[in-house]
Amino acid sequence: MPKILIVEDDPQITKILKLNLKLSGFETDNSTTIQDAWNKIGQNEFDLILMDIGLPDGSGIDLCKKIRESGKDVPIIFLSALTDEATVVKGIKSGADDYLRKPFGLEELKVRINKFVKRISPHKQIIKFGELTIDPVKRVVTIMDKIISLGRKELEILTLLAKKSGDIVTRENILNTLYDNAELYDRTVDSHMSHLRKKIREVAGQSLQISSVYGLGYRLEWKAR
Amino acid sequence: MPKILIVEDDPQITKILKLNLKLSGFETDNSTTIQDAWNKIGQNEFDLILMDIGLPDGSGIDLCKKIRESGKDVPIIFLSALTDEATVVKGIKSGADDYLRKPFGLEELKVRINKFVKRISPHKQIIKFGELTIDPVKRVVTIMDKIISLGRKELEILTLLAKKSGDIVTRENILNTLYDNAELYDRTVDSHMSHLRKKIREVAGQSLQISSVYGLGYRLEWKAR
DNA sequence: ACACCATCTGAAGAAGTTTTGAAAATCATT
DNA sequence: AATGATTTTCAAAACTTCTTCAGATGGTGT
Repeated sequence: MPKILIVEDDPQITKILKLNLKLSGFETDNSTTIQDAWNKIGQNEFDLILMDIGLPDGSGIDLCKKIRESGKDVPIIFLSALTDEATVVKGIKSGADDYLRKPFGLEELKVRINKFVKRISPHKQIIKFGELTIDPVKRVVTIMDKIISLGRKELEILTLLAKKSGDIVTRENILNTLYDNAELYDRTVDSHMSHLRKKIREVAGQSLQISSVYGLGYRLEWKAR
Repeated sequence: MPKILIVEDDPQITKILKLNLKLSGFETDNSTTIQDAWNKIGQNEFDLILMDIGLPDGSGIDLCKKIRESGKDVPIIFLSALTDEATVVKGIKSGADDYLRKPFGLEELKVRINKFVKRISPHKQIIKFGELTIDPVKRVVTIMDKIISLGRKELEILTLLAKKSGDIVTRENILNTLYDNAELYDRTVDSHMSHLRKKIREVAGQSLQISSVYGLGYRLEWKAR
């Protein structure tokens, strides 16, 4: 979960930001002073910093410069009531990645944040199940560090099984995942399953198995050896 | 000198932009329509695109999407009189890097442009993928410190594959990169691929491979040996 | 143990995709 | 204009995937 630091002295704004970012799946922390923010940045790894400019103990622009001088390249977005061009230019020149004028819309803020925070969408994330990994983007599957090559349907089945991390997957479940209009011979899945098992067996022996649960479906599991 | 494309139908604005960007050391080109812009993007390597949304033959947002779908990651900044949050959000979600509401200050525009434009143009930078290096300016390719000589198309294909660093590149992607008006026999790419593979094999054996991903495209990868 | 159903497996074929080499066309350079 | 390099076309062969099917195997309840 990406972590965002909010540097802002208005508790009202901080509250709204925290609430909204939390709902969007971010973890948040906040500081009301430059001093405190600097300490927190030293102690934590943030994925992004939202920063006001007018702070009780100095200017956010100076803090931004200090952060860049220290060599950190964490994305920084200014949120400021100072809307004049000169300040915006100074802000960005100080090393910030973006500058939003107050008042700003929360949707706009979120979409701008997302540009900087790499949140790999769930269906692009590498799936792991013990020593099995599936990279859905590269379409690479490894078992115990060995690559196996799978057909599209086989990959989809294995992905489904791995996602359920050992829970039972029904045949119907598989059918729905593989086909939109399920009008086909219902032993086809068995066939894929057989091919898939064979390929797994060839690299993993009996360590990784697709066990069938009679009358219910399938389950992926690692066996101790 | 970094090249900027201005997509804008108001000649007044275009004129001011061109003048100012020129003074800041940019080369500029401009289009007044989506159609023309799309052609120019296909024929040139721009370092950044400034784009209006309301254009005579369509929406800049659609053009932006089209550019991203074609696989190009050139920075895009929207400049639009549409100032409502919903449009801004749509614009950025369509793949743009920034969005400035009209009227905007020229200093602010320039400082925002500078965030995205590296003074060394990205398409002139040396590309590395493991022990493969491509110098797009000198047109020199080395694999494991050995130079190989490639035809123009072969070079372009390898460059595309290397830039994607192991991710899948579709045949369509390759076609878009190689040709402006893709009206040619669609097995041509395969032919180039075959030649390219042969040349790579001669110096790298099986270490560096272009694997094909059935039904999807190609992927460049290093094999441990 | 038996009948009954569920599941496994490998063979075969259909449909589609990719590879390859040869030949023709084009391009670049002398 | 001649030469060699590069690009494109083409068609046959090779390959990978998906599906169907039939016979074998396995699990469950009586």
